[in-house]
Amino acid sequence: MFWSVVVRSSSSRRSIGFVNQIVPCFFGVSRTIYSSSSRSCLASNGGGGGDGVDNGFRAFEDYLNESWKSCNFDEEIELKTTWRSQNSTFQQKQNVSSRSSFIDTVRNDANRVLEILRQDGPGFDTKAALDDLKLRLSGLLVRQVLLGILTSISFANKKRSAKLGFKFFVWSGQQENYSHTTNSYHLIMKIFAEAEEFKAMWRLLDEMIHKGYPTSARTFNLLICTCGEAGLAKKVIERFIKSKTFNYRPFKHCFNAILHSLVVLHHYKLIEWVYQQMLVEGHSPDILTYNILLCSKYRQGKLEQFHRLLDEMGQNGFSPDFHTYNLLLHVLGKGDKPLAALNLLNHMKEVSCDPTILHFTTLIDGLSRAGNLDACKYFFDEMIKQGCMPDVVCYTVMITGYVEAGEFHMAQEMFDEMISEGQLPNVFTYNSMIRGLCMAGKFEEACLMLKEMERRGCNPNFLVYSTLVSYLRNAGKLSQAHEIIKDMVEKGKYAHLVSKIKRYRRC
DNA sequence: CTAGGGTTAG
Repeated sequence: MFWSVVVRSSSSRRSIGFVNQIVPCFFGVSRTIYSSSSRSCLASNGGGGGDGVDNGFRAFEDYLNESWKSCNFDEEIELKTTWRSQNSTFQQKQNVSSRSSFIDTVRNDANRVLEILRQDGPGFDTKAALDDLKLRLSGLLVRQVLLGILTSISFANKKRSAKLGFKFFVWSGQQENYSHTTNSYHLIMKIFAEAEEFKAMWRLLDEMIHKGYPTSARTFNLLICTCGEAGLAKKVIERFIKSKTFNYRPFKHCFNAILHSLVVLHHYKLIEWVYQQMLVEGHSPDILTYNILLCSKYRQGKLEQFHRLLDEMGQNGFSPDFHTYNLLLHVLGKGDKPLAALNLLNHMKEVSCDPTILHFTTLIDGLSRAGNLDACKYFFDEMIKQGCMPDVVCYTVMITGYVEAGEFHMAQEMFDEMISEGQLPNVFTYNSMIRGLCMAGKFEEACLMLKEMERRGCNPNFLVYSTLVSYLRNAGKLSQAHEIIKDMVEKGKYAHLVSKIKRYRRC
């Protein structure tokens, strides 16, 4: 048994008991464990890491706001491939500049379409106007238009946005030389989701299935997010389980795909139900199923069940893998069990599953949440000794840990070190540093850091502004807070969210 | 390449 080594015990029974000791400490952590159930499901579709995007693409996407990017990774990938295939036909003789000219054309066309859609209303023939544009429709153009609508959607204009989006969707679908892709459907469904036009989404799903479009995990996510009540969610799930066109790659079967989506969306209740359905239909769990279930138990803080499941997994002949170890490190980190973690890391090496930067980051993050900064520093150094070089995420985790612990000078040291090591700070890093500066009462420097990040091409997101403004307000620096808001709104960003900036209350 | 590491939300 793998954990017997972990805890230096000869019997797996006893060692599980040992691991179970984690439970009482686990709840004593200083930061909230997980309170994600209330998070807007529309804004949390996994995805997130948008750093690996090439420059041409990034330039094209610059104006998209952060929140959209973070919920839409598969469409980004789609865009890149679309772009490549469209470019490849004339790529041979043209250099990089053709890239930007193609992108410029699409962007320009999209703006013309949006301009026409804006004029939609009585006495204006939108369809005729669109026809008059004589556009060369492409998947990219359709995407660009729908994205344009999606990013400008607000509470006040959502119904109209949905109407216009759908008008364009129908119109473009009728044009020759172009047909919709699964992703165009996803975009219009996303617009309907934002507009809370859930019935329309269901009709689109019917249409997709009717026309034989493959549905994917993204389709599933879009729909499951619209289900307020569990009953409706179960219907969606049943529908996807039965569907013949459900493309559940890269998973081996649809149950794993669904379970994975649910864990990403924090629908934990349904996870149990789907797992039962899966067993009823005669599928046995594989290592992925177990890892998803473990993740769900861990995120719900159900450590008792977590360990039972781990035990069952072992009994069914599954050895923990890369992901399982990562989950165990989550548990050990947050439970402030550095010694057990050290044993686990050694065990991983013994079974030639060498810990990676991911594992160390997980552990360090957990330990920092438990307030054990010494252990964080220990594993950070240990990691480097083992030849794992810290990256942005890892540095950011360390910085955040020090900031939360009120040791700003240590955070600053880490920040300087990461820059000298050539690691580029990102929004997460700057947000932590700005929070740290505010906590240390260095408001001038905090405001300077906002300017600094912009200068270095790192776009502040709403949370960065929110952090800074809240601290300034709380410190009674109202005029400076107002300056930041003005700055934010002048850049045309997040104006509709101004009222959402949190007011920090002392307690 | 992976399913896999990081912001505050009440």
